[in-house]
Amino acid sequence: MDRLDSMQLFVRVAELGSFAAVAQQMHVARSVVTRQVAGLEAHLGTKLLARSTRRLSLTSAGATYLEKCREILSLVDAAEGGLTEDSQAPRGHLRITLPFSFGIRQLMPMFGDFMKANPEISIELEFSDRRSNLIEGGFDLAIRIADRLDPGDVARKIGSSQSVVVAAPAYLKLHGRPKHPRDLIQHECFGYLLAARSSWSFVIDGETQWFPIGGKLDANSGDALLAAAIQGLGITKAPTFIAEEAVRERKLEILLRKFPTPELGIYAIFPSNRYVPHRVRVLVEYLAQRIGSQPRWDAILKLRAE
Amino acid sequence: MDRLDSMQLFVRVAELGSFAAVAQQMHVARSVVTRQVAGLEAHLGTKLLARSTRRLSLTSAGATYLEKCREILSLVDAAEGGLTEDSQAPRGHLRITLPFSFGIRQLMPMFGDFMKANPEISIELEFSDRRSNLIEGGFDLAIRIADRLDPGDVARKIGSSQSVVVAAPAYLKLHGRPKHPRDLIQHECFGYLLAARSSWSFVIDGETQWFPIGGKLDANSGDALLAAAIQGLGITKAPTFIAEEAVRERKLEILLRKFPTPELGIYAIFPSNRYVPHRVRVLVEYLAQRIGSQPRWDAILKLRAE
DNA sequence: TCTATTGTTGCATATTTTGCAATAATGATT
DNA sequence: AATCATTATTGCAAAATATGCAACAATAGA
Repeated sequence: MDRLDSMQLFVRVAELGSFAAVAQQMHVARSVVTRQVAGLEAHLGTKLLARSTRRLSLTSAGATYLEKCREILSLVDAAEGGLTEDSQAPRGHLRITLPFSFGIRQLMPMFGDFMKANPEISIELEFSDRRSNLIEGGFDLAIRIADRLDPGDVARKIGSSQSVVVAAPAYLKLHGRPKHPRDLIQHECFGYLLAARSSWSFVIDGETQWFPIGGKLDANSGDALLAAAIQGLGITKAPTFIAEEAVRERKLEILLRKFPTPELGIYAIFPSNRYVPHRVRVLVEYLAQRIGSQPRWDAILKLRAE
Repeated sequence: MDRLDSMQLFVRVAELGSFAAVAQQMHVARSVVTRQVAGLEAHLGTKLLARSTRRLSLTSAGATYLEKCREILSLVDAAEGGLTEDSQAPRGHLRITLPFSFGIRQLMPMFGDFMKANPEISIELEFSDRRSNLIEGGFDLAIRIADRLDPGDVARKIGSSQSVVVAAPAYLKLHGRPKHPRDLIQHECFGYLLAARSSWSFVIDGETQWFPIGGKLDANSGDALLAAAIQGLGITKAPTFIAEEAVRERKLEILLRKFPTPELGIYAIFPSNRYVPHRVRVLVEYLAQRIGSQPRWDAILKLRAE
């Protein structure tokens, strides 16, 4: 029994409060978790977890030990990372959570190139537009798009994106073209479920102002809304990294060009409770450099309307 | 591969500068040490030890890692000990170095009883009258007899012993009985090789004074000298725990009763570089209690000469 | 040059670990 | 109250891993 692995499992079990969840997260059989923890307990001669089939709770010994384990594991992480610090080729496994649209459209090619350049790296991607808890989820890294950071997050900004209000030419021909954000209430606008969905924000005179919108379609996928807009169903406000392709292909037109929207930040977020391994930092630096300070997707703002 | 075990082996290899020595000390095959360290190196992606078949030296990464390993291992020790701290039955392995005479005559029965009372304890004894380095030797504990502590030793006094000057009645009949330490120069006295061997110390008026001795037999075993004294070959100065039995059986007589000798301390010495496990502390307390403040062996000082 | 010892490797054998399936226990739901 | 779904645990066979031994190559000392 590898005591360090056992400790790792024990810590996760304590954090998630479930053997099964840990087993799933770590890609091992439930029995492994059971036996690893049992092995630890046998080794220590103490019960660590009081388990009733449905709920777990820490023994007092378990609570003490949990803290020590955390300390030890982070020390081990630091020790192992500290060596290969620079110059060494990054290696190991990366478990990343990231948003669907940005992840699939923009990040995937970067991951592909990164993996080609670093054959000793393996990557596990969990796409999700929810802000999953990094620690509970056992992730090494999260990529998030947001207009501001959650307080307490340990993050590195790796890029940004503007947003654009877009609609298909067919829609515009039928319903006219809004000239000012306050016109949006008269239009068929799509709300993004994970944000405020009944109004859109614009920056006017340096201040963020919210304007109510009209519309009957909400969804929790920017891609879906974009598809609807392309079909001519209405207007959507999308980050440039989503709208980019459709705008270039003239399937969508950018509206309200004179009213910029708040910039979205693209962040790499680290779990706050442990040492950031070398491989994580290397990947994040790579992404930041690939995205650059003037992201490709924002270039569509400069396209001349025909 | 258990990383903690590997780290332990690596640390020992670095300390002893030899794979073979570690293998012997830890009771495993040389190949195990090789592969464990190699495994660590593979895991880290760095060479830790530069090995030329005859001499080892740490890589710079190795040196860094060594320190971290020490820290981690002592933390693990502390974590594992800290739980079962009190009330729990001690368990695990004890590697002890101890002197021949005292160890065999006095300590063995105590160890026996201790093991009977603590069936989860296993003990490995390395008898030696040399002051072996606790850390290099990989011992959990050393028992030492000395009139004073080496500076820097982390020790607990677990008892004491007086010394007595003794000779067989046959010898005394032949050569007479010394009345004062200064008479010893005229007698056949045995020198203990591991101490100052040409003079003996006595406490007179509260001060330690040294008196030269005559004699032609030196040895590095108090038992051997005692045997020689019993044969009537001469006079020896022995700790009471060695002379006890022979004196009780009237095979030897105590001389110079009015001239006490410096008290010998019996010490338990701990390796200074790591946490003292529970089992070690329990054993030491047990020994201290068994020996007591008025050790049995010193009782022979009160026997009336016939 | 020879020798003794060291660290490494191939190989057959033990040992351990793993996942799957079955079991028993328990909280939630109907 | 009874059923249900899910949980942690265990038996078992297969897979993976570690072990010791012996042979080997390298090296410092005689």
